[in-house]
Amino acid sequence: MEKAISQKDVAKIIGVSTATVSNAFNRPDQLSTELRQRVLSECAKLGYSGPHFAARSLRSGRSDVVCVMLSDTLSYSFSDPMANLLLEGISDVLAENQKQMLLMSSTISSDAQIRAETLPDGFIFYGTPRGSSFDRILSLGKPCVTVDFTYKNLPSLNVDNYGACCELAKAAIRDKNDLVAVIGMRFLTASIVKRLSKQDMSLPSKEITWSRLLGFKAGASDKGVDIVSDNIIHLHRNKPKEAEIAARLLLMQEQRPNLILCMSDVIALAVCRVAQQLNLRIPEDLRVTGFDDIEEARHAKEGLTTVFQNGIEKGREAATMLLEGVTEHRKVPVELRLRGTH
Amino acid sequence: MEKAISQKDVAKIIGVSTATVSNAFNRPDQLSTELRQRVLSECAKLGYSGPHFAARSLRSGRSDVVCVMLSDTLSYSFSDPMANLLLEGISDVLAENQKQMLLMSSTISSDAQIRAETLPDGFIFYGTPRGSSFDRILSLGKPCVTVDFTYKNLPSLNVDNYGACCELAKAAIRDKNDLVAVIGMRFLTASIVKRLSKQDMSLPSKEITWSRLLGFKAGASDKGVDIVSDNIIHLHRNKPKEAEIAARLLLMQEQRPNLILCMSDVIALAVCRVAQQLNLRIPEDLRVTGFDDIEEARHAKEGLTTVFQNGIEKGREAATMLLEGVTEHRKVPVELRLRGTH
DNA sequence: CTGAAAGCGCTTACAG
DNA sequence: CTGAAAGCGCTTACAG
Repeated sequence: MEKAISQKDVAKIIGVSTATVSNAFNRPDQLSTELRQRVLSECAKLGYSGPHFAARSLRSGRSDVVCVMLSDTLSYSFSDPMANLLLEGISDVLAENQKQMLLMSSTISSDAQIRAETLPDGFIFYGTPRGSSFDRILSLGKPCVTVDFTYKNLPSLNVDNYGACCELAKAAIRDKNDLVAVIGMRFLTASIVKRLSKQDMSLPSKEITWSRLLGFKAGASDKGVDIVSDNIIHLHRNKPKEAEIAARLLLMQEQRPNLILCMSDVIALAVCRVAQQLNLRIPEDLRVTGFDDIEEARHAKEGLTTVFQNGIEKGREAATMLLEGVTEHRKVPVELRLRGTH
Repeated sequence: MEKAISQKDVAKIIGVSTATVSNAFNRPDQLSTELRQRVLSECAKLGYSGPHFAARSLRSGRSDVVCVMLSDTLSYSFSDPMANLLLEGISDVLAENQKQMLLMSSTISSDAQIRAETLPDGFIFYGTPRGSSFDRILSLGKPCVTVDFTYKNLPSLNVDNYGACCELAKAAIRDKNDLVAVIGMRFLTASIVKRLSKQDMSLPSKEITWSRLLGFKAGASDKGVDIVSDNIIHLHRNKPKEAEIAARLLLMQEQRPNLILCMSDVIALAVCRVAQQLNLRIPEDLRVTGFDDIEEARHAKEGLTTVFQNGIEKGREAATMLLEGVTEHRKVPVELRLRGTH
């Protein structure tokens, strides 16, 4: 395959300057419609499909590429229902605005990725970033929007995790005799399933799961119930397999909880499956709540009690904020969905 | 925010040539370890995080970006379980090989996307492409791999859809008195749910669902059963909502089928839900089979009878083929999973 | 092992 | 409305 034809080549063949070819593609107002049409159709004939991406980007300083920086590996994110909904919303708005989507993970800082960080015109950070990319990208001074976390006065999009979880706990807890447990992810950086220690409780991170936990505790406290650290299970990731392990841990212990507040529907549904295997009836023997209200939660026979957040709308909003240059902190509404499992 | 520091700037400050700075980042063998370390640490101090992406790409002719060209919108693809698994596998291998992932949809041909098509070093096409991007990209002469379709001698990765479906039909059909229906997507280009006409049957496209249908018909024929076009429902997309409409269509007709062969687990699970709403017992009143063996299929109480394909492995294989420059046609193994719904 | 210099393909002010 | 020319930031053969 020989080298592709360039703007200079087609300009010479058509008999105009390169500026005219460039303008035909980029600035229609700079030349007559007739000339523009002629140039464009000649280009098509010659197999020139428009300015070379890297050259244009170098010269103009723009790429029309938006980076979505995920706080976990891409691979994991594709398996997470809420991440998929968010990406759905983002990709819609980007497509509507002729932007390309580059997916990166802040868990990676290879040379190649560091280099690629200079490509996008803007960034959407989804979830608290892990590695060094966040600082590097901030120093680039390009537009950024943060989702599910806040950083100084960067525009951000969040959910009222604390409030929603407080309300949910109040709705799900009957009286002070309830034994309440919690399963959530990312309380710690540990990559194993484990109970929290008393000490862990004094070191909350910026992860949203801590806001949720504090919400649960506040709601529980309102009902006269204390959620002890021993009954709070940390998962590395929002994965069914991990959640099943956590559920077994809780449901086979001497003092079996009769209510498990889960930080996601994925976890809650896994708990329901384990309960079924152990012949525990829901909600008679065990009550379970989720978070997110993913589609599968609505398919469950009992109907999962959970908190709805609109992932697609959240993605759309985040992308819109970036493209419109919004500079404020915004909230996405959430809604309690009280169904059969509590 | 002032302009970012360039290679030229740091070279002057450190007191070496730009070539040395470039080599420190790109070709470690071209200078002594000591000098390289000094250059790198000075760069870090100065806030120079490496060569500018577009400039490097323009000069070197490489971008280290791989494009995954989806046959549907990004938005839809993020909602499809198999697409997500494929992306999971691809993203793993790309990360391992320091490649960035750019997601595009062949349904789009905006100027911005056409321009961006010149950026990647290689392409993975997932599913039969829709618009004009395929031809344009082929003319670029860059490495391509096709997944779930074949084009001339481009390297491809496929599944034996025909064989698997033939076997599945043989396993699921009991005798020639069975009334068999099929629900699948993309038989036609119509964006509505509809029964196929006799005429439609004579115009198979290159979509994999046609191979599957022909496999079903062959297996059925082996059992003395004919699947009539009226009992074959076309869905626009592999979506639960559409599948539920199709299921209602079939289950409420006068001659109710007692076996529905579905082209995906998403469809099959939707059929099971509708059957339950209609108080039909599975498998006594209705048998159902799927395709893919997604995680949810294993969660279903009855255990869905389906065909397993390893989406993550498929993605890994496709990415590996692209990066290693494989030029052959390859197959991913599939496996019948006979469980409770047939 | 290091440096001076050409040029990748384009966009954009500027002169006409 | 059009064209000549500078230069975006880098990589790479080449000379030393």
